[in-house]
Amino acid sequence: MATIKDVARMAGVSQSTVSKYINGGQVRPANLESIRQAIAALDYRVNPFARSLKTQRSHSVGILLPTLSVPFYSQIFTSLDKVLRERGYHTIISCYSSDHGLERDYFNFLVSTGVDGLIYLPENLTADEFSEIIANRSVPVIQVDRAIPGVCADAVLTDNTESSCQAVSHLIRSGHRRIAAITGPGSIQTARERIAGYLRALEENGILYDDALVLRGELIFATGYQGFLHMMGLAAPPTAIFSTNSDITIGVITAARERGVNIPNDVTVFGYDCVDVCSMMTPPLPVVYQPEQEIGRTAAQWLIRRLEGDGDPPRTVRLKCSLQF
Amino acid sequence: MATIKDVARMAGVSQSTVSKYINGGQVRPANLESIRQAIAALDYRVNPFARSLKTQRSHSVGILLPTLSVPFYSQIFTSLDKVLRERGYHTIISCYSSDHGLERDYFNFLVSTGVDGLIYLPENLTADEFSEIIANRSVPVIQVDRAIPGVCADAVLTDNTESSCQAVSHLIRSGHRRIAAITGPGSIQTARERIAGYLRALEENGILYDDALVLRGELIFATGYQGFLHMMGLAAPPTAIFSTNSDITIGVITAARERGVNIPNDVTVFGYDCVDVCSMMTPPLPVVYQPEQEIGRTAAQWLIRRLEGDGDPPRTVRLKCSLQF
DNA sequence: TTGAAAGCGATACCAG
DNA sequence: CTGGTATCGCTTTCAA
Repeated sequence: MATIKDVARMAGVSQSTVSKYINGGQVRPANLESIRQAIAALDYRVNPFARSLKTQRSHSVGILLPTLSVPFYSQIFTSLDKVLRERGYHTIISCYSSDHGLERDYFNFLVSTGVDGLIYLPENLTADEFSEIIANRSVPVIQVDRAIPGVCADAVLTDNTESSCQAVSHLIRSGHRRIAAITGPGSIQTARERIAGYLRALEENGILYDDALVLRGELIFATGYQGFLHMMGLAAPPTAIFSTNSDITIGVITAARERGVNIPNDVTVFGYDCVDVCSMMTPPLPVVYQPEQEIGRTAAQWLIRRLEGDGDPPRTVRLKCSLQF
Repeated sequence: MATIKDVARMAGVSQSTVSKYINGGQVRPANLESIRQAIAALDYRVNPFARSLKTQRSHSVGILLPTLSVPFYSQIFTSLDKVLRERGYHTIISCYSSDHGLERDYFNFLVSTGVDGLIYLPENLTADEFSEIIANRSVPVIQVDRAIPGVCADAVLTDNTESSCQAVSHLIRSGHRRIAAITGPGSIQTARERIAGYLRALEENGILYDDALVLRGELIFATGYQGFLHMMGLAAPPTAIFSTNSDITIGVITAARERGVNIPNDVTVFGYDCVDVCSMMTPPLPVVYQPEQEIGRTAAQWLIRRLEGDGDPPRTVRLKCSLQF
């Protein structure tokens, strides 16, 4: 592999001049031409490690998220990546599989891998763990979808409470009074907020809260599957289910199909996120749609601003979701 | 940020000793302890750029694929990533959005980013472009799902022809004689092979090939959607459709639903890949299932072997798909 | 504009 | 087992 030194020698100029050429500085036309030729002849390419060692920038950003197998996340990634790439950054992904240990390790890992910044979809990390890893390092972090309480960093979130309230209100307007909710653990912010929206809708409509109708499990298929069976086995089963996550929703649908329970005739389901699957059903399942494109784009833009030196205090935005029928 | 020099000074040993400690060499217990303390006290972390500059290894591998929004790809990625990570590699993803220009650029980019190796799901790159980018560089590449004709590199593929033949044969055994196929462009290897399988099934069963029943479009929703409408508008419409890609299949299903055409009563559809969506339908849509886990795992293992210096001639494997009902 | 030279922070050789 | 030192390839003063 040719180095800048080889190019300089062949072009008959100094390394400095070649470097300036590469980085878009002013170079005398004659030199410019000979350097260009030398680079072509030697098939020279900048050594990224040497450059980063010197500049302390890698032009890479880390993306830390639970998984890419969930369309909601992969859509966010896709949109993130597009914006970042256009600005000359490439992305290093880590998926922590909803494992607290991995989440911490990969966070640590990404930071020590030399990324310039981080886009982070948190789940179980604590503020203390966060600070310890970030300590002393000037790595801007944008939190996405969820924010760790007590952490001082930008956050791009959605209006979970509001849109959940709307979804449940919609069910109520359709005549439902016994509405179940299947959601994730209370440790997850989005799960808490969505349940808060559910509760608010009940309250605003004068419906008494029934503890038996709220199930907190994990954000996975099995929770939806078993949750559905559980709910339908109740003495007084719900007539509608608010399913607050795509995997849960798929679990619910699957259980219903296996038991011969017709959606929406026998029980109505209102889902979250899984637009592709849900819109494919007959009739389409109503869902809360989160604007993945906008989430990704916003997060990327915010990070870029930080990387360009913006030192303003951390901000949080709540992007609006919409109901899709 | 503390450097190895700071650690050495504080621990009262030389840089070399610290380096050896970091990299798991033999160090006298007393030194070992003082180095450990110094590292902790200074919150020292290896500078990855300096290390890579010296060692010429980044412990990163590039993943180049069309998109992560298609579950088939994101599943492969997930499984790849798991294996690579366990072996100490992290992954740098690039999605080229099925754009030939981007495909070349990102390939180039990934190589010049200093990855140790590459896992590549090719689409339109030519063997010449491939060689030019790889020229002189010793970056092992594992091709996945498709292989560029004339390129000398490992390839982890699936048995497209065989499984397509099985799928179509299944339709024939179910009594269908007019079976349409909607597929991708002839420039894409998997599309060619799947059509080859389709043709073989017809031939083996003595069914005359009807040119009007094969549609070559792009591997996208619109092709399936319009393809379906086109097929059903024929004077003699097919009674079954072999849809050779997940996005196409979703397009087909959507079009059918909008037109009130019942699947499978009015027309039978045999899909490819989109197991999650298809198994959610009532009744589940039969599909050819490609073993994403195995594909990803195999590719990762092959790459690791290359990175460890295996210099055997390139190999190709065809993993078996299965029919899912 | 150009070039000489000083690092950036690690690794690895080789002598002790 | 330890330490001095050259080196990886590039960027960046600072003079000229």
